[in-house]
Amino acid sequence: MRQSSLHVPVSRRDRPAKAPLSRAAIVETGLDLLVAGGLANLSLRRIATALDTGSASLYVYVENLSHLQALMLDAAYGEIAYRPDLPPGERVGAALRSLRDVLLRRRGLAQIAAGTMPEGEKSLRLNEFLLDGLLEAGVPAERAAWGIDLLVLQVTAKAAELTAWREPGDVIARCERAYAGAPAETYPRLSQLHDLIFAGPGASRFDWALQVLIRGIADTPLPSRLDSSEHTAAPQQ
Amino acid sequence: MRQSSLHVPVSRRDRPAKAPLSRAAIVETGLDLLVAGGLANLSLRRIATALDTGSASLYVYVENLSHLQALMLDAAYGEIAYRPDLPPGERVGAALRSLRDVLLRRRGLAQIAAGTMPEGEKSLRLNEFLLDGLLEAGVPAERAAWGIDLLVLQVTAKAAELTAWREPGDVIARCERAYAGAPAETYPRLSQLHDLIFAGPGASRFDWALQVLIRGIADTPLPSRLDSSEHTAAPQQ
DNA sequence: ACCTGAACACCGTTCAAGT
DNA sequence: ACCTGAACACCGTTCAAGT
Repeated sequence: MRQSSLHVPVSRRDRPAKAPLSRAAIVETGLDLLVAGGLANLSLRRIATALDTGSASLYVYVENLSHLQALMLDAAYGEIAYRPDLPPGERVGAALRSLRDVLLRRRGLAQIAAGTMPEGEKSLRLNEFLLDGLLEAGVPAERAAWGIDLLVLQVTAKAAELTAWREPGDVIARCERAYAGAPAETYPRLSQLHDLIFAGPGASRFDWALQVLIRGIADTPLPSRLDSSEHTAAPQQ
Repeated sequence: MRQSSLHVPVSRRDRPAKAPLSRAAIVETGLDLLVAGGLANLSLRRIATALDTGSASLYVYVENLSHLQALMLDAAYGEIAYRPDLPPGERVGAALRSLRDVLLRRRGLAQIAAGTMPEGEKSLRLNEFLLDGLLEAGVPAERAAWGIDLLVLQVTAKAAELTAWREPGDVIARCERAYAGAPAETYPRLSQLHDLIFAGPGASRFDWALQVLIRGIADTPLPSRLDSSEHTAAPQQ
């Protein structure tokens, strides 16, 4: 460890004092690992390596891996674009398309979203915006209140499905072949409608799904006990 | 290893020749581990231990863990109860409720379903039945063809959400508190409708969600290029 | 208070070697 | 063809020890 007289000093300027650890730095590094290699690339050890420390050090800022994932998710939710300038009828769809884009921007984020409780305030913000949009568009309050859950769930699940199927290369093609190969005697409907089932670009299917949900939410009364009732909370399950 | 003269022989009858390994035995053991401890309890090494062998031996019958999970899912799909005796309008809902029950029967199965391509024939069976039910109920063919995807996705996602939130004890309560504590100035709609958002037992919310989707599917026309068009497949995305 | 190295108890997967 | 043990390259998490 003694410094030899031949030692050429190397400035530490280009890699100066390590950036101090922080929750924000950990979250951001986690998100970077996600875009680099998806959920399989995300681990506390890799984050620690990227931050030039050991994994044990992270536990000062983060309770555990799943807590970190919740923080990462909330950070990503902050990127959702809200368009209150749009007419009420379009606000909901626009916000949900933005949510989808955010979830697809980093591979694996949608899978995290599918299994993680939306704890953070960014999730409150999204739900507030959706609820307001539905109400402004004339959807009865109790249907809007139950409906936002369906909307977020559908978008999250669709995004998760897309990322899961994207990985192994030709899974979608394999699925389509499975449907194409379904014998017409056993699966008459599937073979009859095969072209229809797989028709259309993903974007228009997504938009159609949103329309289906919004229209269904607007038109479907709650079970009689709850519909148009006073604000007395019904018994929880 | 020499047998001492005092050795009392122990019959091998009660643990006779190991049951021969087989794909079915592996799948079943995997499902058992799921009910015992959820997804966290499922590993190739544990399955191997339960079958009295080493994890390497499983690779004769199964490509890898995710392939095994797909097989487990398909086996579970086999437990879905179909009621073709019901009137067409009720068949779809009944099958989807049964799907939910199957996914909730083993903890973690819904999470597998949320991330796994439905490859097996049992999934074809489900889709065939749903498609037929919608058509018999008078839903236009192209809407039914796109709609079954939404229905299965919603049920799967809801089941996955339920199992994910069930684990850590009081996550749901924590979420409800987060919503209850949302300041009325920032989140006027959420505070205003708080009671409504959390009202009602899970079962009636699930049924309502199905009604929303089915009604929306029946009433929402596809983008004009595809609706009521000939069976020419549109360009894939 | 924050960071570190080393350890603990796990993973999926591969591979040479046995039968 | 099927099974095995051992190894490889990883995990999350804990903990005593350092500063």
